[in-house]
Amino acid sequence: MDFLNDLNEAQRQAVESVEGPNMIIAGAGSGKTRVITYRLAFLMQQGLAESFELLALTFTNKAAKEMRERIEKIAGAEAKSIWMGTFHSIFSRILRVHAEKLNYTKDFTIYDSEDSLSLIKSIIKELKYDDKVHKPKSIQAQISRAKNFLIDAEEYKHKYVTDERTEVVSKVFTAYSARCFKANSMDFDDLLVKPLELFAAYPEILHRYQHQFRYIMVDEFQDTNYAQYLITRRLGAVHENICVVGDDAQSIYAFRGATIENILNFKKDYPDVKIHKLEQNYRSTSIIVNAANSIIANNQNQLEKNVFTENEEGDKVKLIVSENELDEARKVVDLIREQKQVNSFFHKDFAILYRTNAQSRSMEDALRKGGIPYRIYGGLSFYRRKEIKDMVAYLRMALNPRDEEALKRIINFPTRGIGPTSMNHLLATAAEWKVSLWEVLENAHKAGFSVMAENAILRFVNMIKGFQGAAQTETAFSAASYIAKHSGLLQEFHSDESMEGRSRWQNVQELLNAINEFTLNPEDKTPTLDSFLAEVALLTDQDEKDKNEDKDTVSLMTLHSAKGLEFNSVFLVGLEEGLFPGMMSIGSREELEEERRLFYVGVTRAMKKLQISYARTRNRFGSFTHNEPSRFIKEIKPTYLQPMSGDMQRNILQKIATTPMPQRRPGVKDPEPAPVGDFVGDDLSNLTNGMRIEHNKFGTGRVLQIEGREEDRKATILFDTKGEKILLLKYAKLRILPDN
DNA sequence: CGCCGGGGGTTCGGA
DNA sequence: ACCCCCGGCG
Repeated sequence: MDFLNDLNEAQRQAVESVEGPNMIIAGAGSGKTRVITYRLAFLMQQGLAESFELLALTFTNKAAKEMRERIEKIAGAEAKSIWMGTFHSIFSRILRVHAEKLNYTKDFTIYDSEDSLSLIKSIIKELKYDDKVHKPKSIQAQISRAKNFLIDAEEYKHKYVTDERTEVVSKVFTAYSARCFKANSMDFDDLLVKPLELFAAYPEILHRYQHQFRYIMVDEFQDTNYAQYLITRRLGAVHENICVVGDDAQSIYAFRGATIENILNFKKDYPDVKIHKLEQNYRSTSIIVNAANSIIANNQNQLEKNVFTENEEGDKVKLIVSENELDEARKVVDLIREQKQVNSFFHKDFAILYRTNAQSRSMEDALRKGGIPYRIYGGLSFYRRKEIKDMVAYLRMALNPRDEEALKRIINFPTRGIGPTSMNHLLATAAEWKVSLWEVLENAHKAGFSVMAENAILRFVNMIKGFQGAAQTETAFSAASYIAKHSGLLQEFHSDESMEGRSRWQNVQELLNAINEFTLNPEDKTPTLDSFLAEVALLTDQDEKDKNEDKDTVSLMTLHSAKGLEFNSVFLVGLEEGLFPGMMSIGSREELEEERRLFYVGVTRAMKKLQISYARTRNRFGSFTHNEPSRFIKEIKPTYLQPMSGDMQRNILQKIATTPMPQRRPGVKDPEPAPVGDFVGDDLSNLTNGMRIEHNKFGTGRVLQIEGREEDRKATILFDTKGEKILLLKYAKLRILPDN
């Protein structure tokens, strides 16, 4: 057990205190992952539990994977059979085993939030509500919230309807639940709620798991919601060996139902809980740790702890002040270059973290121009692209033809003569017969479609049945290839010769490649389509493309996705009132405190160097906004801040430190009109073939050809990243680059 | 049927 | 700026 020697006293106690309820409050960078992995390895090596008797719930697939690998290193291959994964993946697995008990099939579909929103929109329309008054997104959020608190449609109807608004939510909620059920589909919330229903209805199933899971660990406990809390408590009720790990200072998911109450409830439910505090930070310099402490001290809601470090003092936090976001991005790039030189950092030592995905654009442009390799995490992930969702919809139909959202996507794509008229008739008939859309299609001859439509439907149904056959008998790859070809999807994208069409076709091919890889390396699963699909809905962009992981690139991501990661040098950009903290959160203390915790998460990602940055103006929602520096900048104790070189910037720093924060709502549009955008085009009358130019949107490129005269003068330009475009010079704003 | 342009709303984060 | 939705037209 010599691995225990790597631990400090608090860590070792947290590892060895395995019996009964335990709570580990783990400050940022305090070796939390190490404690969790050692604890699981310890349980196995002590002979206290077999690997399959351990349940470890993590927040992301990535965390699960990483921990599993680390345990394998200590405890060997046996670690493979630990039940380790996200709540959603573990319980979808369990639900598939017992699906029939809940009148689902094991091939039930998991609706992602897009699917569920689309269903809600459809229901609002069918119930003839005005979606301008009753916003689908808001109804979706309320339904989700209710479900997270284990309130079903029935209970909502009886206890929570108080006015017209909740009345509508209630009606939609009821219809939504029925439709999901009819479609043999579950949404993300169901993956947490249904296990509890299963356990309530079938105590013997609950007992089985209660006895099986001798030790339960829950990571990122501060980000669990009520349903997750209850699952944990139910499953742990027999052995009561539950260990929750978390940091209240890093709770950043209240917006989706996570509740800090869980930590308090845990203490209430298990009065004899042993509490461990990991307070020594091994990650960051003492300046960074202290700066982080000075920030979080502004929060009222927090557990008492004292995060400290014995690491070197390090550099002060650098404040970057810029005129606008382009300027900001350039400065970040310059600093990356400088630190690469001075500190011998690699590209992968850097992270640029922002509040909203939209902010990645300017950073991306600057990095590209500077020739610095980067990778963006998050944003529109592969599996959320249209063409991939289309392809996946076909695969879903092959396994679960009752899947209404998949059906709606593909029934007329590629076009096959089943238009809106037929679709409305289909929806109405399904409602009338109280069956799934698929059942109506199978019985189309009784449903009163036009002859044309009926024939088209017949062909569609036969096609899908063919796909079902392939899915049952063949490997995932061969079934998927068959489906891609015979659905007409590949043909459809292939015949689209635009850049976009080509990339869609390529993406579908890439999906097929991924399925092929899955078929060849099924790990411990069978390489059939259903096991592939079971994973897809729960994948996030963090999980895909692990192959690129060791590439030497700068990382760009939101603060939310940065949780759990660390980098030598971190840039926190866009520190402006209205952006971070966000406009919506300024009104309430709770929400502001969540933003502050998010800032704290960002600050504590940095190991050696931390830069925070704000721009005085920023192009947001299409127009320029003037912003005040974020209040969070002021909250860093000035002794930890580095005055920038140059008088102007020193003055700005003083201003931040001394002037009270104005109370007016930021983000107000600048009243001054033109010039719109600060991209000013050069005079293009001397533009000639071969010149290097820059376009605001398309980036840099080279002029291939110029034709036409005067008004009609057009240039064909090959852009470095966006391909060939023909621009009318009368309108195009081009900057002629000096390197001609 | 599908493309295009106009208009309105967005307004963050993600398993 | 972007996305979504809708209406008009080829």
